[in-house]
Amino acid sequence: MSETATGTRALDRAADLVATVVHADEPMSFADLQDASGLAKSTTSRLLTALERSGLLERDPSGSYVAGRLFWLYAARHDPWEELVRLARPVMDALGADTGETVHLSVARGERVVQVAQVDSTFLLGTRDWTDVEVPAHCSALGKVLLAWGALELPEGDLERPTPSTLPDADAVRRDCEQARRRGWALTQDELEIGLTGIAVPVFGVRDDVVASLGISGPTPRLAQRADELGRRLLDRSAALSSLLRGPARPTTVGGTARTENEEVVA
Amino acid sequence: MSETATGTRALDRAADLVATVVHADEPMSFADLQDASGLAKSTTSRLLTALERSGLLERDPSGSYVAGRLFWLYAARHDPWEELVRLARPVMDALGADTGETVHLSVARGERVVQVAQVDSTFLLGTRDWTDVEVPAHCSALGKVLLAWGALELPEGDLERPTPSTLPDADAVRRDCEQARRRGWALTQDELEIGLTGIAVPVFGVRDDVVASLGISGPTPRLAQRADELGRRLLDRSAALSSLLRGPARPTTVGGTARTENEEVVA
DNA sequence: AACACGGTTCCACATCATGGAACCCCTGGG
DNA sequence: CCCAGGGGTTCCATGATGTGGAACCGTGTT
Repeated sequence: MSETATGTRALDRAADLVATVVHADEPMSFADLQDASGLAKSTTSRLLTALERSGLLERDPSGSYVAGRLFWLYAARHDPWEELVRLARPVMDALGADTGETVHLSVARGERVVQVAQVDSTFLLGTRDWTDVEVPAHCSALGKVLLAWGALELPEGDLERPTPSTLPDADAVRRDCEQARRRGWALTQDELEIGLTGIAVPVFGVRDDVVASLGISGPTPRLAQRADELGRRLLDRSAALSSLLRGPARPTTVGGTARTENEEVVA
Repeated sequence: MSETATGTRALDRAADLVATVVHADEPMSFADLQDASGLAKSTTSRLLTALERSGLLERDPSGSYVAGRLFWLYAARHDPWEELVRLARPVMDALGADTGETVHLSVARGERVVQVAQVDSTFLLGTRDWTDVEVPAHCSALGKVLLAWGALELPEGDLERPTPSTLPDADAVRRDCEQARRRGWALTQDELEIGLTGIAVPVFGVRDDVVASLGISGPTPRLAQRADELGRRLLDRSAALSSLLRGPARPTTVGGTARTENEEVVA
């Protein structure tokens, strides 16, 4: 915290208050803010009133502080997916650096799974840009995650089978999803394209719903052996993003180490 | 601007900078901000650096300032429609006060038109709460606006006809929409329910697309006579909301008085 | 009535923000 | 190559401005 900052104490403190409120994403009382920031009562009061005046904060009917008009305005003008991508960028970059493989982020838009961001492989042989390429959900790890966590429904009728390894029918897909849920990550090996392996994990939103899936893909020889390690690494990274999106520490419902931290993702 | 504010000059100025950037919704250069705010170069620099550090602002690759992490985070967590409602509230309240009639705001969600906010009539006889009531688009003024401005497609097949006054077929609806576009507002008289009249206008978003329709409804005897006056009043109010959403003054493409103002809607 | 709670106002003090000028870095032009 | 200029940061003396303790206010509680 003791950065070499000078000549901006009031502003820094005020910005801290705003950040606290926005991160929490739930009404914060005067007292909450006061001791979250450790400021004197009078100072807190002065700053908060100024922030309210300027539209950065706002008081709800009960008198607690929430994000103000400026935030509404910004949010009303911008697609949440677009913003998700911006937030995910650091995480994806980190994964790219970690693994060297191509990193994907996709969401369910209606019935379809669409890629919304990608970080390219550093290897010569790697998955090429497939943003906006339509791929059946049950053939890609990204899609399986969305299926497994209920962000997407399996379509009626027969499933497309791009390769012999593609899961043959709805039941097989359901079992595979089952396993993915237990394990925390989904896998596709040669199921979309021979030699292509993908691993993906869910990204959770505000109400513990799955808003996106985050994954990597590359040549089977490079990924298949260490699928387990890569899966765990993805889980770690996506947890950071999820907890950022979810806001104030909520106990994780999944049976496991209930995490409580809520650190800033960006370095 | 000369409110009785004390002990918060730095903060006020900084908040002004943020507000400028957010309102503009396009990258603002240092120089832009400097003379938009009339601050000394050094002061501007200090404030901007502090704002950047705190995540309220951010520099794009070209060095211009845009809304920062905190805004992304907020936007990623919140539905733009929810925020639209918050922004529209003052406008709707004003319309309620103006006319005394029930005021509606609706958007196209997929194929359907859904009410997202309502201000109730002050009269005893008025439209009741119909938030979440499904109504065919071609029977309500709100729906017609969405059809007319292309936010919604007419469904295939025969149209429902709740009353004898309901427009009989797709062609009639198209002609009616045509007229609505010319006039700027849409009208339904007894077409959804005998004795019920509605008037609605479009709300434009960032890229001149229609994001919602804003309208009023009430008993035909009270509204039918002064439809024209009410239509114009709606247009006025919705223009304020649209220009807020659209951001920096864009010349209106519609042949008419090109408006340039971009005032705050809220009183 | 007394008290605790949540918040605002007051005020003397000195810390912190201020803005002019100097400075730095890059780019383009002569 | 050097100079001019735009864009931005750093320095620093100055005093305006933000600070926090204490007093105050309003409201609900015992």
